[in-house]
Amino acid sequence: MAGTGTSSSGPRATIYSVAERAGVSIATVSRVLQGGPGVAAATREKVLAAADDLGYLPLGAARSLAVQHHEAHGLVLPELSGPYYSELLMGFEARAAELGQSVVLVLADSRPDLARAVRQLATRVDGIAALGATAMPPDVARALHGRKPVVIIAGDPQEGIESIVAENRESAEALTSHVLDHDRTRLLFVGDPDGAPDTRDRYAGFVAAHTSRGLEARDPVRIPFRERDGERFAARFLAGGHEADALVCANDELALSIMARLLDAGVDVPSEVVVVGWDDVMTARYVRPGLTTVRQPVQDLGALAADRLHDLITGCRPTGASRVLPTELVLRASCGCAQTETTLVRPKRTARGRGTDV
Amino acid sequence: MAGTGTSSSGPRATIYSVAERAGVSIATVSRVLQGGPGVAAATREKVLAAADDLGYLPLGAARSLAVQHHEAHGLVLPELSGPYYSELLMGFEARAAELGQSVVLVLADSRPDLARAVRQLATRVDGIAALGATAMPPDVARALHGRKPVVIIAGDPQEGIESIVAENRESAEALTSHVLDHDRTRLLFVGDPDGAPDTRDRYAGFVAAHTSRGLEARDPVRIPFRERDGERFAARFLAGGHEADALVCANDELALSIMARLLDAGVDVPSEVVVVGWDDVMTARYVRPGLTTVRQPVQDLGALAADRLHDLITGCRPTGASRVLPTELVLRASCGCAQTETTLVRPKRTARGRGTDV
DNA sequence: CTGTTAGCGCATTCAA
DNA sequence: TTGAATGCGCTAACAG
Repeated sequence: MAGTGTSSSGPRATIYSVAERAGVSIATVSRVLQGGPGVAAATREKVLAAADDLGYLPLGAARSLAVQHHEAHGLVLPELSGPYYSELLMGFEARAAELGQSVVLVLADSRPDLARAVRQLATRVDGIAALGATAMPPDVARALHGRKPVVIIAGDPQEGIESIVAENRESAEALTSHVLDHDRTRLLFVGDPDGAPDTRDRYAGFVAAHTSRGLEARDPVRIPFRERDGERFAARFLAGGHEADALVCANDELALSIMARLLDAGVDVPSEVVVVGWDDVMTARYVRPGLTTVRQPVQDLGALAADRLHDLITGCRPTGASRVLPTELVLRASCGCAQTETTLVRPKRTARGRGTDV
Repeated sequence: MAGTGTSSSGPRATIYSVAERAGVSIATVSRVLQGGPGVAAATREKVLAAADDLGYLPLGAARSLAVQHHEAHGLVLPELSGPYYSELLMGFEARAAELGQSVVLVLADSRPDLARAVRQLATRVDGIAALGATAMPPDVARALHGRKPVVIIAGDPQEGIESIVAENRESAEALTSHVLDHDRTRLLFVGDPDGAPDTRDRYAGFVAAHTSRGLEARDPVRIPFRERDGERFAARFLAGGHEADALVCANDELALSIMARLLDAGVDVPSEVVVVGWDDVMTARYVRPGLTTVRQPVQDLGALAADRLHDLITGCRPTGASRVLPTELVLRASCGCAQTETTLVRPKRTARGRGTDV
């Protein structure tokens, strides 16, 4: 029954060789292989046997050319260290698979010429999802505009290009409020609001929490958000470079590296300094004190991106708006809450399911 | 100079429309766009202007059909949680990019029918790299055999299919020896040797370390290596289900979750129980005590896979052997070494660069 | 139920 | 230096 895969080499089997071997026409082979109706059972068997026998592997490119679409989604991510992008990718791939689409991945950091890479990508996919402006330069987006669907993830919508984001501002306000409730008075926001829309919105929430209490928020400490950046900041902080009793960090990597340095230096967290982050990475729940942070529905973000891309590809008109996904506060000990205790609080959600405009 | 991208919609620009607009033949357009020689500068400019003007985006499928290859590598991974697969993917993507190849990603866990997914993948790439037997079922591999290059990562070579692995056995022996040097006598290997070749080899090293001292290694505790599995094991361990003064875990996720549970229960690590892992994930250096583990050159593994795949695609004959990449011991405090101290020890390497046969 | 046929858009060979 | 013509392998009418 099963193919013994006779021909290990020889000339590649094509639809013609299969047809010939089965004694039918290529149209019939095509019908059988596409699961088309209206084929006699006996004929079907013959074709299947011939194909299996020849080890026939259809040429995707030929099919794509004929049907006029690639059945593939492109995804452009900055890189893959840390769990954020990986989870996004998982969500994207899973949904794309459900939709019958392949996913072609491009990592911006490994491309000296991103614009070229994205153009090249556009050549072999039906649509592209990209993470923020980092992964999709505005000029490239403009060039693609109108001829290839594009979805921006965690970034601002550009000229009618849709975007999908997690709620940031309200949860940042809730988180900041929570820290203020722990009787902290000198909060410092660590991260660059100009670096990414996410960070910008988080800082906005940070400011809003202060304002609503008649307090004035301090300027942010503008640093990138990798581990080493946190370490450098911690060094300055320990040297007295900044005065603060609470550090609201733009992400967990930053928060964790800073917290580790402080603890190593004998500064207690949270009693002396509160440290909170963003993303709820695995490490956040393993360190002591546990890191208070905000959890985003990252996989959903990816899945939704694949979904919207598919919608656009299959003809839906772009809305030019943003979908906003709700986030959750994750309270652990680093903010001053009871040790070990983990509480989840879901902030009032801005939008659900259908999302809202910007 | 730059294209104003006039046509936002209209019929897609093809090589024909570009040719027409530039007043040349499609052959000339093709030459210009492929950077071919023998084109007058003036002509080149005309073509470029026309293409840019029309917002011309070549159809990859048509090119692939004409040149008879996809210029894409397929990669099949189980999933992407944890840093291992992500790093592998980064290494793979980066090298593939250097080689001018796109990468099409398939995550096995999101595919109800893996065999189908892989066959489908084979349809649109020039070769496939897959992580172990998990991601490449032997029967599918067999079906592909001879008609599409395949490279197995971190798995056993199958019937002449090449594989690329990290050194496991010797470092496992070194690690186990190190634990024994800390005067431990009741070591337990936690992980299923039958689950993956990596784990099998690590257990083999575990056994070897015992044997060489005239000791007898105990049977492994056969459990999967996710966090929850570690937690379940820890519960059993705390209930007295296993007697041991050292736990050699198949990976860091397992080790970390177990260590956390033990510490929470008041069991001291390392004085009462030593815990060591594998992979050197980020968390390993943040927890206290720091986790002693083994670091693999995961990105290199991915890059090498892309390399070999490219070699095979461009005509090199498969060797049917394994490349073995060296690993490093990372000594921290969980094994009983001085707190905070981090030492790197590189075991005698089995192979380097060229790799060795199996 | 099955076969014939005409493209799909590009690269490339052969002439000019 | 350029153009005309051919074919890559497959799908999808349209006939029969």
